[in-house]
Amino acid sequence: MKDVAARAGVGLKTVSRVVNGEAGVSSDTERRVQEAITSLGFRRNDSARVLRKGTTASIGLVLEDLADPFYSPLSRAVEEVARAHGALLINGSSAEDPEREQELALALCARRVDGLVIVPASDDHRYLEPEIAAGVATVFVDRPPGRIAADLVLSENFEGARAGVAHLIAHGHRRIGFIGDRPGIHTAEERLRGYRTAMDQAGLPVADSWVAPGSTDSERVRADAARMLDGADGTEPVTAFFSGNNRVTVTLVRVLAAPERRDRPVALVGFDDFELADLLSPPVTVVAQDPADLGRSAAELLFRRLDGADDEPRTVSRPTTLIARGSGEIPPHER
Amino acid sequence: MKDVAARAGVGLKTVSRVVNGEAGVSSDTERRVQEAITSLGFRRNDSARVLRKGTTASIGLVLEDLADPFYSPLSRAVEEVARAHGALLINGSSAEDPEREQELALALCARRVDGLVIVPASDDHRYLEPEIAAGVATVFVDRPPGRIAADLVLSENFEGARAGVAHLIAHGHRRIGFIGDRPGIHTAEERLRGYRTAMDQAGLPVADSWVAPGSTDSERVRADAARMLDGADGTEPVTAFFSGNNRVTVTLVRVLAAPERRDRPVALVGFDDFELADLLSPPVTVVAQDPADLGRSAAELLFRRLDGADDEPRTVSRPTTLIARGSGEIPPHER
DNA sequence: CTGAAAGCGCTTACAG
DNA sequence: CTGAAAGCGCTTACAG
Repeated sequence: MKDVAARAGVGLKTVSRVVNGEAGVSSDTERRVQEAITSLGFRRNDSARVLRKGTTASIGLVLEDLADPFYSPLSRAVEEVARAHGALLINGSSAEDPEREQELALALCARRVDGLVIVPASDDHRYLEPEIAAGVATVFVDRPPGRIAADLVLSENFEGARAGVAHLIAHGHRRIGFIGDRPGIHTAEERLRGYRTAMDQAGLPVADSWVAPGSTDSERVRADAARMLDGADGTEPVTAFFSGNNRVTVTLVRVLAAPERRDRPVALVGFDDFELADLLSPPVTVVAQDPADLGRSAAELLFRRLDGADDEPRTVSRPTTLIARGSGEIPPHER
Repeated sequence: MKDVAARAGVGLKTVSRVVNGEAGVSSDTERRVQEAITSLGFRRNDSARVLRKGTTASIGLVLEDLADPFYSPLSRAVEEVARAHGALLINGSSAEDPEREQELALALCARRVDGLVIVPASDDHRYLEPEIAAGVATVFVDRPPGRIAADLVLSENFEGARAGVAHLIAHGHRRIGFIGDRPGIHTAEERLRGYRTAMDQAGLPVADSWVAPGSTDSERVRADAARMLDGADGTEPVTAFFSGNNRVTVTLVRVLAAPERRDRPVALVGFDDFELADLLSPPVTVVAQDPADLGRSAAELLFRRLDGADDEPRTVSRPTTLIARGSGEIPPHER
């Protein structure tokens, strides 16, 4: 900038005015400065600008996995809102590891992002208290924060799961297996609670062996599914599954499509919609969330804070939709 | 930092040493500084650090769409390599718009990212010349840069497409439709060239109406597919499709699965693998690329430059794999 | 082992 | 319409 000023024969401030499109520069001076800028290949250094202004026009997003088909539209939606507000998006994957979440979130704060959207992997976010006090706007999405209060966008996990399981019950199922995500993950617990409530409201008992929370690793899911289908532990085999998420559903579809399982069709309702679900045979009935909508809502809450809103933290709840396609309407087949 | 120094009764430089874990601080002093840091809730301001050091430990990634299932694993792979090198990832979607690509890339340069990975939407990257001259390492992936030389990672688009079409020919097809991405996109052109070469090598003529490059919009693809299937323009209907990418393949699967099309099965080979392709009926034969591998390779080339390599720009070529699953092995059905 | 001074490249507040 | 000085929060180069 100094070089530009020297070359154009003007002061630093005048260059700054031209670069930022401020008023109060004669058109002649402006032309000289522009010329100097292009011939020197000058580009404003935003780091210096940030240091002086205190605002970075960038926001951070921490989620589980950028490549997960549930999270990637969420991320894209956050990006679009950020773009509309002139901000860039820095994002990172926590890989469901609380330490990595913290490391990422704090690294983003050290870069002085204006705000943070977090899909938490951790259940204790007190580490963010100094950052929030220092003015970093923070919004949680998909799962609530732990031990701090903050804006939050959530799907109706409990109600969605309850409705999905009630749908299976309405189609005659009495022995329904639940394969979900790890306990400790809020969505997993809410969906499990929805399952138990639906069973309870229908007066159906739940055998311990029908409930299998755990990792979404396909080997784990296959093992638990096989156990429930073959009626281990002396209980009767399940005639239907309710799947706690996207990743689990895909594995269950594979399990149920295996040739040796085809003679006894098993019903399936999955939480989360996914591409091509309608083209599988049978097409998969799901409780759909709208990940882009979750991302958009969270980003809008964030920019509301950045625009100065300082009322109490609010929680936004987004409904789910049961989409009946076939797999959830299969009647119970006994062996 | 000044406050911390005052509180601990030490100089600024000593605080800097503690914050950066440099040697040469007595353990007693270090403890006092650490205490001051935690009680003040101090966190180093990386913007200031960047300004002084000239390096940001962040890299930028510009691609078409963060939510596209082809690009999201690529993005995640870049993130992992960046993380291994202690860098954060800032990314943005160009939405296949050259202006938006330029705007994003230059915004990232203004933030002084150390390097840039770009999936180009534009065919002229001379706008990056001043940035590259100023030291921003730049690597292109999936498509080559326009009018500048730079490191590049590419799939074997031509050879993959040629092999995919040859596979259909080997299964008896003589009238094969090609539905691809827009002309001007390098991958689209290479794959079309592969199609033409395979047809040519087999001595098969190509009717104009069998070649339909264009947007991946599903309405466009449906219309072109219907035209080829119904044999408009006085030509015979095609008995097989070669699809130029992921998005097109998914639409074609839907077209071919329609009840009114089922009596005359049409073969399909798609470029790009996708989740659940093996569970569709028929399972979809694809020419698979490895997007995570592309991302990883590009990021590794980038960090190689950042570590000081200044040899000639290099091009890395990654092979594709033909995965025969069923849809590509359907024999020709005449009406 | 420790610290004072200068400077990274901008913007702010002010004066002319 | 224009510019000189101070300062944002760090690190570098140097001295003790």
